[in-house]
Amino acid sequence: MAGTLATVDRTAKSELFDAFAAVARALANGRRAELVDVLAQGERSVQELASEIGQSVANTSQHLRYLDDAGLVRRRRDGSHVRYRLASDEVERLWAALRDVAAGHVAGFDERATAYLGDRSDLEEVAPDELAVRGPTAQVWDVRPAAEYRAGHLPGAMSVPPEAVPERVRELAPASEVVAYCRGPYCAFADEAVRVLLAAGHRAARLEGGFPEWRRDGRPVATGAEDAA
Amino acid sequence: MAGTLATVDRTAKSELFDAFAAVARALANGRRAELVDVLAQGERSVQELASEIGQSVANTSQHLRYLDDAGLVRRRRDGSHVRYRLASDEVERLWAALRDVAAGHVAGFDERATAYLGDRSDLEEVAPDELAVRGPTAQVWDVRPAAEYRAGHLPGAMSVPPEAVPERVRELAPASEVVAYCRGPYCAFADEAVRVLLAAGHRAARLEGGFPEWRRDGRPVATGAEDAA
DNA sequence: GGTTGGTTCAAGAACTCTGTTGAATGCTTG
DNA sequence: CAAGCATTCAACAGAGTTCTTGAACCAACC
Repeated sequence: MAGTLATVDRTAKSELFDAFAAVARALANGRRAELVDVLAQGERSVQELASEIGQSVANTSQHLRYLDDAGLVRRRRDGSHVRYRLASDEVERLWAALRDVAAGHVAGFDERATAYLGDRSDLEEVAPDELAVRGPTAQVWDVRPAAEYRAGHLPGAMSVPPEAVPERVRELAPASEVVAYCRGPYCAFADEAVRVLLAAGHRAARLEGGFPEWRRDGRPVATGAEDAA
Repeated sequence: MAGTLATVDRTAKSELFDAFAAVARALANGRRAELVDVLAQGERSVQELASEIGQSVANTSQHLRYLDDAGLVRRRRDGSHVRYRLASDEVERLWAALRDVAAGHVAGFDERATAYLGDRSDLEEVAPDELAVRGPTAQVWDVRPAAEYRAGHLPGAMSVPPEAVPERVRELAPASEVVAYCRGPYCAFADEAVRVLLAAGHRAARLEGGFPEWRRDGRPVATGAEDAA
């Protein structure tokens, strides 16, 4: 029960707000933030996640446990692997809200973003709604690891994992047109692909946002292996 | 610049995601979460905030500095006081997203909410859109400290600070109808007021959400002292 | 049933966070 | 310009976090 109106029940209030803080604490580590960013693409095993965030498997497992304790992820046994995924769309929305605040308010954020992503001012961006217009002429490249493509991708997009980009660019007909996307607004894969494409004389742009944003906005999604040739 | 596609620039990526984590860390403490909840109502001085969260002024000042460093609040000198406010609406949205995730995913959350707020299943809730329908017959009570009412309230609402509730209930005509609201979904003031009103034989309900949610949805807002008699 | 490989646990060192206390700072007002 | 008051700073003890290392667990497969 609540206390009287004037003298609020401090202990109960503290415990309730500690519960809010527990969720924030789960995201209060850069490596765990990276994990959430990857898991927003779909389910992954501990090993894959460890290599994504550049940490040992033991440490990654520990971080995943932390996320699990806070309720942000779910685990599932799959053969000899354990696969983790985000607990819900709400977690994805929280992650997006967190990025927005960081981008708007953290001192030195833009410098750090540029240090990682390079200067984006010279890269063209395509809004999701414009994509239909470009559809007839442009190819759509999903520049994420193949596992993430299989877990879900834009209908008609072809899987071009980061390491395959140079080769695929070489195979391209001269003066082709490509729209590339990857994990989200702070993912470097699509940027790099666009730069390589431009350098090779093609027309290339980056999709605004990434796959999770596309899906969150209720747009169509395909799953499984390659669906375009 | 980003590294090559296959070997991502670990350091730059770490630093970028550490920036996201820095925002989460600012909210990763129950007392700071309480501060954000109060500041979502409007500007407050350090002293007021200290008494709201039941902490010493020195400790509160330290927490506010932490929030300021992360860019979540802004400070302003006002006479001999320093007043803090949230840095932007984005911070409010982040706070809302955090509450949603906690409510959906933190183990034991419902128990903690009930421990603080009491059992809500017997309390009637009024959606913002329904309020217009009740308008003609029901009074609307703003059950927050007077300072928060002055900083912004529902047009036509009267200020009934928590400590004034028993007295105001006594003054009420028999079988009156009241809709009460306060800071948000996890604020106890309106619940308590509704319980006191019901016990006194009146008809009473709680507004869904609180003042920040009302304003966030673009509904009309009034400021300053009492505007209804 | 033993082996393999993926995952988790345990312990520890370095570091960070939290609340306390008391002093220092700095604005305002007479 | 001195007094008064609101706020911040500094230092500290206790607690929590992070990454490492090596061992333990445990499902799956021969």
